[in-house]
Amino acid sequence: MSEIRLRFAPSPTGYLHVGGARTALFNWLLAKKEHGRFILRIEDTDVARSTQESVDAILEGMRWLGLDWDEGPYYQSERFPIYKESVAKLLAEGKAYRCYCSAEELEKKREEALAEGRKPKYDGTCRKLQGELPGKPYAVRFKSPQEGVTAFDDLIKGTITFNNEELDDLIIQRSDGTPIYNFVVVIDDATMGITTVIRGDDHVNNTPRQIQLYEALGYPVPRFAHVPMILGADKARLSKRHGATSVMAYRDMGFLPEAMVNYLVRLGWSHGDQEIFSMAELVEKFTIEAVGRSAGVFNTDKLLWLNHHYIMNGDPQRLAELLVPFLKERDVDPAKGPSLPAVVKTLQERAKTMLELADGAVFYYRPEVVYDAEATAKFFKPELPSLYQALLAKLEMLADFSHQPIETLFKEFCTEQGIKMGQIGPPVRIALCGGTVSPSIYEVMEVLGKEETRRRIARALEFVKAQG
RNA sequence: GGUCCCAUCGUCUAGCGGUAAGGACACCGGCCUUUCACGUCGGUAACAGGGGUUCAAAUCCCCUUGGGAUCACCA
Repeated sequence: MSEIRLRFAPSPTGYLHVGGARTALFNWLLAKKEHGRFILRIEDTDVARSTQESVDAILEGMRWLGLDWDEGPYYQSERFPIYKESVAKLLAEGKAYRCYCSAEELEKKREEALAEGRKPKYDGTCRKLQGELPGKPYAVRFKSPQEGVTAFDDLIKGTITFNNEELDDLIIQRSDGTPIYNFVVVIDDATMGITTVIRGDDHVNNTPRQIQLYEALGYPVPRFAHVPMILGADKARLSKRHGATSVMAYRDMGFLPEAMVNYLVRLGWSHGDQEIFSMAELVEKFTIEAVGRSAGVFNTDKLLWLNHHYIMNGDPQRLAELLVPFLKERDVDPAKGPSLPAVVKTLQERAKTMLELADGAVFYYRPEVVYDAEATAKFFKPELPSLYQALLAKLEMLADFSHQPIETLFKEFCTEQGIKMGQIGPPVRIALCGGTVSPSIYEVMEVLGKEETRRRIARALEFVKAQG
């Protein structure tokens, strides 16, 4: 068996959406697993709708997910001469013909057919035409075999059979001389040596026509694997109204690429009961046969859970780096204040997204803590100043200002004062963070350092006093 | 409408003739606990319906129903 060659072939008419990303991922994984090649091809034959911004957005999405390609990106718009040649060949061999029907009359016929409940199939007006009509614009149609069946063994869905009479003579070249998708995709996949085509199952109905083209052109037919669609919560095809569909939008919402990859791969593929997969594990365990046949609903809750998992178990140094842009958006300069990786460590297990991580980190870098009104109303009691004062004095004497010693100090403090942790913990938390929700105060104090910790408590002390 | 595809908890799924139908997310309780989380223990919850085949069917076949895709000089 020779080298397996796969490809991802998006059309640059928008960003990389989650469905496309999953298709790309499956291709990439199979290429890695089988030690084959993964090729990226930009399908921009529709020059009017294709944009460079879209190309850039798609490449950015691929890179973010870690899906690197071995060849390309190839651009179909740069391959027009190749397509022209194949059209000429088909024409010369009588496997295609010139069609002089105008788009308007075709449209009219289609509407009539639909109105009468018939299949809107090309009627073959120009199929029998002899010779050419000089000077008249024409499109080129493929002379589709009308007898027998066209079938293929889909790697995911099994054998799929079509009656050839269902397939009409499709246009392969527009009257302006540009080629049509179903034609170029065959030529490209064939000339690029693609052995396995993994794509969305919205292409199932295109496959028999493409197989006919492979055969007419004398190319070997590749294997096909059609992956099911991704649906929204209402089981309709995933769209913007269900929330974000752009992969990069998920990055901006604070998702990690490994969470996205893990989520996408498990949507429609499984390996026993396993939920968490590293890229390396996926490369080892992925098989196209284990991809499910039915469409799946995109579930943000599960993505969130995975993201939380990867944040919780992630390397603090790396997370700190990824966090910087999110902090900048909050006007926080992580260079001025405690070590960001240390801050991240205290927040990891309670942040589901990088956004939450950033929100949680802000108070470390804002010396002028803003006290939550509800919190102060509940915990800033008259006896608090003396407790704060005593604590300040005790903290002053602590030599090793780290988690364990601080915790021990608080236990002693409670005993000495004859109070419960609940009487001193919350007020200290408010003094340090401003509110009633934060990481463990011992950790916070360690990260803040003795000086800043005492400064914040002293500040809160003044606040309570002033409050009367 | 024609053609094609699909069908296990709310969701993602395991299952590939013999299971008390398993796991995960979400949800609901208990425990842990200075908060929020984490962790942990437990709970609710599914084979779309009907016919076959078989000693035996979630698993195989057929029909129905329900979803989806596609029928362009878009990709």
